Amino acid sequence: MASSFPPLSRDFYDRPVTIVAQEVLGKLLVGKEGRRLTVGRIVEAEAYLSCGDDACHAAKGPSRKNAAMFGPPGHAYVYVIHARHCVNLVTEPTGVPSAVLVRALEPLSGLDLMHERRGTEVVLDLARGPARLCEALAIDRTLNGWDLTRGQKLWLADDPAATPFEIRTSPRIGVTSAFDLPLRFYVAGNRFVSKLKRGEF
DNA sequence: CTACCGATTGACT
DNA sequence: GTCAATCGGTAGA
Repeated sequence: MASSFPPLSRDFYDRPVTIVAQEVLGKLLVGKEGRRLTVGRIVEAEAYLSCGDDACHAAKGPSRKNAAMFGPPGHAYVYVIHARHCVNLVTEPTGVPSAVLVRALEPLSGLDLMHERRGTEVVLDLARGPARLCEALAIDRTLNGWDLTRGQKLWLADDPAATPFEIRTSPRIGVTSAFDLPLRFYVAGNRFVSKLKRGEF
């Protein structure tokens, strides 16, 4: 393997969720199934807050489904919605239920495998959208609670080829409450960001 | 047990 | 632009 993609440490996740949601932009999300790697650059993410955020799955207290959000930072919270998977990165200290939803990736490596899993030849559709990227990286609920600092199956890594970019902010996509909070962050000018409207770039 | 819902997607007008 | 399929989680009978 040309690059080993060392995983980000737990310290990266053990910070305020709105900070992490912006700092994950430009990081690499690495999926490993057996010996096969799929890698994408995170270009869009949303923060879900532990307090005052009705759209957060933890807003009504702990349950079997959201237990991972109450656990230690640096673990995955995977849930199912509309028969599709979405992945979050748990942030802040144990007991503080906040997380970053990864909404879109720019595919970098393992494109053949992503095409195979997604059933499309369109590169733009491989990982643009929270459920699409999960399908592209084979993320399902067996990875709920997975420790992202292990460097196995699923983790985050720095991009050795990172270049500066501008961060844009907007309300979150699809939420049915707290839709006024500006907690969605994305890389300006990147085509792999989901749900771009006319005039946004 | 049944009923309803959603941090979505893809097909269609 | 609109709309319905999809299915695990959750609430309620």
